[in-house]
Amino acid sequence: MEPRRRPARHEAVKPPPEATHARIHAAVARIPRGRVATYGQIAALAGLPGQARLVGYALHALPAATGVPWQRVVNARGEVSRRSDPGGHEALQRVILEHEGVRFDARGRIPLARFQWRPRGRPRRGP
DNA sequence: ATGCTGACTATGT
DNA sequence: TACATAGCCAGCA
Repeated sequence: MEPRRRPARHEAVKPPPEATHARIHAAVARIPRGRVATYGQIAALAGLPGQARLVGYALHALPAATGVPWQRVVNARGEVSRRSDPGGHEALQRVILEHEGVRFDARGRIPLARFQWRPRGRPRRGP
């Protein structure tokens, strides 16, 4: 481990990006197998409401083999988002998800009504 | 410092 | 349902 540089007094007033990424990774890590969550959902869970794009950034910056289930994050339409990076594992994402039991419809989208993870999945007793 | 881009989303046509 | 726009913020030229 490399010793971490302590921020000078005039900087680091706001939470470092690293912490933001860590929060996002932690939120993604909570998604159970066989379920998916949207970028916006993860942002809110990480305490960054409305910052869905940052989730995409954090995952893009995520090194491989970290154990974070990045493949379980999809966009609000239930589809695997397009990468700008040609080497993106966009196709792999779908393969992994299907292997985990997530199903895609004919349009290549995941029925969120059925596969979206619901942290609050409280058992409601009908009205 | 400024301007653009991007693994996004909500809203309006 | 599909497309266009505005809002959001971090990274990079």
